Amino acid sequence: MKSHNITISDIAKELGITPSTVSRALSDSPRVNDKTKKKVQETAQKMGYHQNVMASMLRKGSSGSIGIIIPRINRHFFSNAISGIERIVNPAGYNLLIYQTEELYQKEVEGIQAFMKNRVAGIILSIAAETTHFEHLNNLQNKGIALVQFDRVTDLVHGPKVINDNFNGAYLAVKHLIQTGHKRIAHLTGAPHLNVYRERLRGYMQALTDHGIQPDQALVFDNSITRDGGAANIGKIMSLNADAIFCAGDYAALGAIQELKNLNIAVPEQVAVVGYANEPFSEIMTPSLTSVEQNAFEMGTRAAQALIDMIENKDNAHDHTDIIPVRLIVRQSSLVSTY
Amino acid sequence: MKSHNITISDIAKELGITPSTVSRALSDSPRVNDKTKKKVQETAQKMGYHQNVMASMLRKGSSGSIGIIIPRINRHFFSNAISGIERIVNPAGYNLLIYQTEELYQKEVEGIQAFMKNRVAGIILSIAAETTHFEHLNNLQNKGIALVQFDRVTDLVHGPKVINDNFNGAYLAVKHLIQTGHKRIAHLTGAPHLNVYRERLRGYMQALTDHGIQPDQALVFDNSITRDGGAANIGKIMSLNADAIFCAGDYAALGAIQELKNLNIAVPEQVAVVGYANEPFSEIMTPSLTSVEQNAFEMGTRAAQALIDMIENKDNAHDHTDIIPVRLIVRQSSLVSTY
DNA sequence: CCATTTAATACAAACGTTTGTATTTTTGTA
DNA sequence: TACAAAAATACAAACGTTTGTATTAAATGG
Repeated sequence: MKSHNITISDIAKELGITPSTVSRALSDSPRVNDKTKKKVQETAQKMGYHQNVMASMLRKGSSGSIGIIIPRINRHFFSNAISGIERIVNPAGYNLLIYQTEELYQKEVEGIQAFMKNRVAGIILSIAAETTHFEHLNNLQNKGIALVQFDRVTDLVHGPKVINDNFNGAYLAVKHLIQTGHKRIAHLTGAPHLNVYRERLRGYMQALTDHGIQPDQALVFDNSITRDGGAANIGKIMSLNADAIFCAGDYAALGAIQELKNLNIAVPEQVAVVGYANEPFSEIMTPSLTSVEQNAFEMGTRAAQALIDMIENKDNAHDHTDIIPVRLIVRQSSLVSTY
Repeated sequence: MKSHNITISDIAKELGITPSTVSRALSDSPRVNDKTKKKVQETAQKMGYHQNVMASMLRKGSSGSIGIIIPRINRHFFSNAISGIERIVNPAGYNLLIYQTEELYQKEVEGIQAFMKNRVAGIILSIAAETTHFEHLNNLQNKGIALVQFDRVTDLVHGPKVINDNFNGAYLAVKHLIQTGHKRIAHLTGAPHLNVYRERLRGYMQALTDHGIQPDQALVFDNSITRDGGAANIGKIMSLNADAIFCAGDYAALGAIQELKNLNIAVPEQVAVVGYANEPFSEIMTPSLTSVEQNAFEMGTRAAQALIDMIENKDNAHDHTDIIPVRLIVRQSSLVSTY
């Protein structure tokens, strides 16, 4: 039943040559004659040969896979980023190992360890919300495993990073709200220790002060990035006489809008809402949601390219941060009715 | 700089014992004394040892990874299924290789070949829309690579399958439309050679005839499963005096509803619409969309479990098809206003 | 036609485990 | 104390490649 996997030695025997020439023939080495190359490739085909990657990689020292660690795969942003990564990584001959942390520090450590055991050539990582210290990552560096950080990053770990322009995205969103006549703009955001939310908050603040509005700390709500978080804070927000809400995520914006509807508060007439991430539902909901598009696919390709460069040039040092531009997509939730 | 990866031989040398005992100690074999086990495990820890999986797997013959091939990862259904698969597969000590076909036959073949090279222990596959012949899969069987088909399956290839109850889902949806007073029910569906659409069509037909409605072939629209497909057929559908549309996917339903809105046709009052898949936006859109929930996560866990059983029992033969129940979620798009 | 370079192939070791068999050490018993 | 039985460990081969070095065959030139 179990037909033994055929090896280069089988091919060698078949042709009366030696395994090393077969190996070289298959990898198109200049050291072997074109005629034998052809013969080898043909019989390999005929005998149904498939290279044993484990043997190859054992000999060569590094695995042909790269690992990716993300909070969760069923988020539009991350699954699109994965598509981008795959687009680069597959043609380059690597394959993708995927690990979800579900935002847990413990699972992040486990993922790193699993990847070390598998001798991945490199890792693309987006840090879990729970993670606040980073020894598990420093370990990687001296193991010779390349690391690229992506979206959720920390400056406490060296190496290339690919992020989107959180500051500017927030700045654009808030500027837009101001220019459409809003003055008291609340901000729903996430865990403040994560760079993405810290930067968006900074953009929010800067846009306000640049336009002569004094920021009010009472209007900033941490850890309110979920749909429930969006809904839960509406009462407080309205009691503070806000006329707009800038949410650091579309889910919070969704929750906010639904709660506003429940309270019969008109969006955008009484309160305008802007989100972040341009989730697929943003365009579809009523009112459609103004949001910041992050270009996840592009971020994936950039991160993957940076990783491959790092692997193949063994260039562990450079600390470059690649900032992907974002784009504000204006929809109904922020257009005042006078338009 | 590049500190050489430490091996079991290093540990052995350190302790003045032999690599084989180290290996057995680390895998908790009964053949080694508890005291030495402890000593080995401690020094392994101390020296920062990480097993070289490639060497291990080369020796053991099979890799510790399982591969998954799906049309695309950024679909709610598939990314949730992956989460389910991971939930089973990681604790069992395997890791996940992921390959997207983008519905292309060629990429499906490539994926299979990449996985054969990697000597994956097994593959979970959801067939690409373009794929209509299956030699590349029959190949796997005699290579000893386990295969579980999942969602998009074909009876032309043996082995376990996990699908959702497409027939029943469609039946429930159409029955619901009939019971809410609809009589001329159109059906938007996908490529008829795919089991999922074939079965949903069958459920649609059966529900109609069971309730004394003569199916009208003119009301069935093949290859209209996209958002555009949903919108494009509305003119034709209305000219045929339909009072309801059952779509084999939520995107088609979305396109249909938006086009109906454009034409000022009231949903559900003039035309009721039901979708399939319960995409995240279905609940959010206006009107909210009645849809069939497929339980992707559960399907993933089942498929993963079936694969692991198959791998570990070497039980290649059984042809069981696991049918996961579905659930109709009734929302506004199908409730007549008289309620 | 022989010497010499170059092209083509063969040889052999190595990557880091695992595992069957052999050997040594310990334990138990008469 | 001697001896068998059991426990613990050592030895060595194997998994399928890759790759540096050695060898043989072919080509070149005087």
